[in-house]
Amino acid sequence: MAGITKSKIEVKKQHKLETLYNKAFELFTTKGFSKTSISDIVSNAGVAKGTFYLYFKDKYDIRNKLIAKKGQEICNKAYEVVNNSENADKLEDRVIIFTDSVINQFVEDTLMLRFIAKNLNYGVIHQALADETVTEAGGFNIAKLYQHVQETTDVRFKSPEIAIYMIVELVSGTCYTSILEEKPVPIDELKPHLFEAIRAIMASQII
Amino acid sequence: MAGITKSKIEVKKQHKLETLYNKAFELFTTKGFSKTSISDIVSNAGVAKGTFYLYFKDKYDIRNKLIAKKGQEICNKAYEVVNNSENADKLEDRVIIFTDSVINQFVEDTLMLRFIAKNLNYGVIHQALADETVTEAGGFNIAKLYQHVQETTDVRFKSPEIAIYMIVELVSGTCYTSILEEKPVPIDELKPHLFEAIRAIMASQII
Amino acid sequence: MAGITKSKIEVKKQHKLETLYNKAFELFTTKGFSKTSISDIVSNAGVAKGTFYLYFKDKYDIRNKLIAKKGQEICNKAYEVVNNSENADKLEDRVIIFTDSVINQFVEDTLMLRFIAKNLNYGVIHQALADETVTEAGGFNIAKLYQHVQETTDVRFKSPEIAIYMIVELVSGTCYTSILEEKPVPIDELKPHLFEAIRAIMASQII
Amino acid sequence: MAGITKSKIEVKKQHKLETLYNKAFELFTTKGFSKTSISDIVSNAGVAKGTFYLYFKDKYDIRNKLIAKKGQEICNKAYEVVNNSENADKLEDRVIIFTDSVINQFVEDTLMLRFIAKNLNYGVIHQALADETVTEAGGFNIAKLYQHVQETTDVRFKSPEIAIYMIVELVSGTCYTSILEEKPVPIDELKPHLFEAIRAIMASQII
DNA sequence: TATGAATGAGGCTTCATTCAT
DNA sequence: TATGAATGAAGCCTCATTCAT
Repeated sequence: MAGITKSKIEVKKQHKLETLYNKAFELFTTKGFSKTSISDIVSNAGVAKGTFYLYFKDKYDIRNKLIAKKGQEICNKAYEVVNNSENADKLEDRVIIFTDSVINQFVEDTLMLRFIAKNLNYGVIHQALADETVTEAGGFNIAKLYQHVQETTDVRFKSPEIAIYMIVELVSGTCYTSILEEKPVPIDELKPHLFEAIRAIMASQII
Repeated sequence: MAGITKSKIEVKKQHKLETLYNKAFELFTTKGFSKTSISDIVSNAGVAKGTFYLYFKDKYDIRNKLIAKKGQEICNKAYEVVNNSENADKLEDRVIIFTDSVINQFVEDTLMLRFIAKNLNYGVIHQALADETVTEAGGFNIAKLYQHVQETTDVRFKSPEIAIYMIVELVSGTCYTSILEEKPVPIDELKPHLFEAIRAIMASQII
Repeated sequence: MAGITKSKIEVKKQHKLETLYNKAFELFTTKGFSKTSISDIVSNAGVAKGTFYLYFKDKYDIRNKLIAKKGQEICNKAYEVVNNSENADKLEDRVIIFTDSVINQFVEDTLMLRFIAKNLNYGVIHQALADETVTEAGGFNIAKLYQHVQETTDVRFKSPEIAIYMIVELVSGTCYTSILEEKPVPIDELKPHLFEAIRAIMASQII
Repeated sequence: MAGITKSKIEVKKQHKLETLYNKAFELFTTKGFSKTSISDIVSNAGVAKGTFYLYFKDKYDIRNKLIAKKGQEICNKAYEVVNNSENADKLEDRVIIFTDSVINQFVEDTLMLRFIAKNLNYGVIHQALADETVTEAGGFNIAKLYQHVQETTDVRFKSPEIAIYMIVELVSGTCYTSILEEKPVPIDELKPHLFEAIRAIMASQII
């Protein structure tokens, strides 16, 4: 029982940590990473400067952990949408639905898009989605994705990892400017082209 | 004749400017942008601090102008390669050859890749390729590209701008990690998949 | 008892603050405000640069607080002199005695005069004498002065505030050059004329 | 004849000088003295940096000369007003009229007031009104004033210089805040008190 | 654990002044 | 005379990090 009940101190610690995460995210997205100082974060979070260093190594540390957390949340939601979709039998459709959900989330929260995209690259994602201190048990992760792709379909890809990789980069690259600056076209106009391109890429990668 | 000969002072100015550009590029690519200070730049360039501010507004200014210059150089080279290719009649082939040349240049100069990619987005490119103070007359530019696409082929795209945009983002996004970290696969392994994907995207966008 | 004893750290802070005030005053009065840098102040005070910014917003901040502190000290002393005077029944006499004390203090400390006068104006005085972080409890302040004038005399002025204002400006304006440069006449020669003028002004303002 | 006709070059020089004066005054009054740089002045005046140093020793030099010029202009106007007044037989009346004119000019041009007052003191005035390079022949000057006071009136002052001095300081000190900040009262409300005070001072100084 | 005062290196920028042209 | 490119000292301020409490 003792193992389950959290001590008051433990709860307080958790709360401090959460507040630090939340305020840091708020500041990174509004002021930008390089213009946010640790002073800003702790004063907003209502803790002392030294306390920050009890939880994080430095500013880069909290940023990377935030990317992992937020990226995970987004993927979890998109994953759920896919699983709740009715007409999602074929793999292509599932990918499109997943992508669409991610895009929609970014459209709803452009600050998040700005934050994630500016700091995103394959390395960070992989590292993030593997970091067990920030990802939730049971949630989405890349290993599961690969496995799922293999299991749920008869189709065989030359290299599913490369296919996914190319799709991820295509989507993240094109959507950033389209959502934030409506260039070269607004996201709604881009979507059909993009989805067609995704289908084309997938088709080209089938054995 | 007098009109052609540059005054001694003009020559000196030009030389200072070039040195600043070169040293800044060197430092940005080796130390990274945010860790390079203006002090670093000027001490390397052998000029006084104040001199920097005669030529540039601040660090961001010289960075953006560098991106424009270097991006232009890369495109010019790739463009030349395309024009010198023999079996480059079809548009898809020309695009593939252009892309291949750009990738090869980045493979040769990963520092450049790191610098360009970290700072690249659609807005910066467009702005950069339009800035007449840094681009060379007669060189490659986006307007020419669109025109060329229209003129040299019977094929009609639904939206050539979107097609190009998607290809640029796909290529820049995937190649960055592939070249620098060989993930998810080394660039040579990625290339065939990538070129196939490009052909697929183009095909999907044909009317 | 515990409430009275200051913690070691609090004592240290107070000491640092005092040292900053003292050294800044020393430098402002000897080198002049605009020629005194924050570097000067902190190196004289023996603290780090950043420490200055823990206590003051900038150079103007410490100057204004110094004016308030020093002005307060001067007024407190003059006020005391008035209250200890025997033949000071009539308001005019009290004002003359007060003024005389202020002038004498400036004669004794011309650096102070130079500092105060250069930076003095009605707005700063009022603000300064209202700033509770620098004025001492129980000391002189303008509200008290007005009240005192009303209470202690049968004489009624058309507008006591304007009367006081005119006297303050007359005294501060004339004494500055007289004390520092003995122009148009030395202060001792000016005094009788000045006191007569003050009496005349007061008389002219009686209802 | 050659002595009278100004050469083209001479005219150009004069023009440059005037432009420098005008632009410096404009900047000093709008941006403030310490925030105006020589770069500002010359770029506004359309001359090269080096040219400034052909005419002035430094920023303080041009400031002092400007005070003299502008102060002179103000006094000349006020002097003219006095001489054109009909009911200005008595000395007190003449002084009041003169003062009133000066105040009115400042009310019309508060930038000028700010500039003059911030930089004014007895020393500067005397020096300025004595500097023949900036004051116009035939205009107002202090020597004339003293002489005038002696000649035009039967009244004898104990010390006319001290009387004038006190009046000048009283007026300049009180009007500054009154005009600019309407404190302690707006200038129109202050005026009657002030004029009464002036009359009182003058009366108190009569032998 | 938690605090927050203190540090001081280091960043950016301005500007009076000089001097070769 | 007139120019304006170049200088570099000097100013202000920020901030990650430490450590005594």
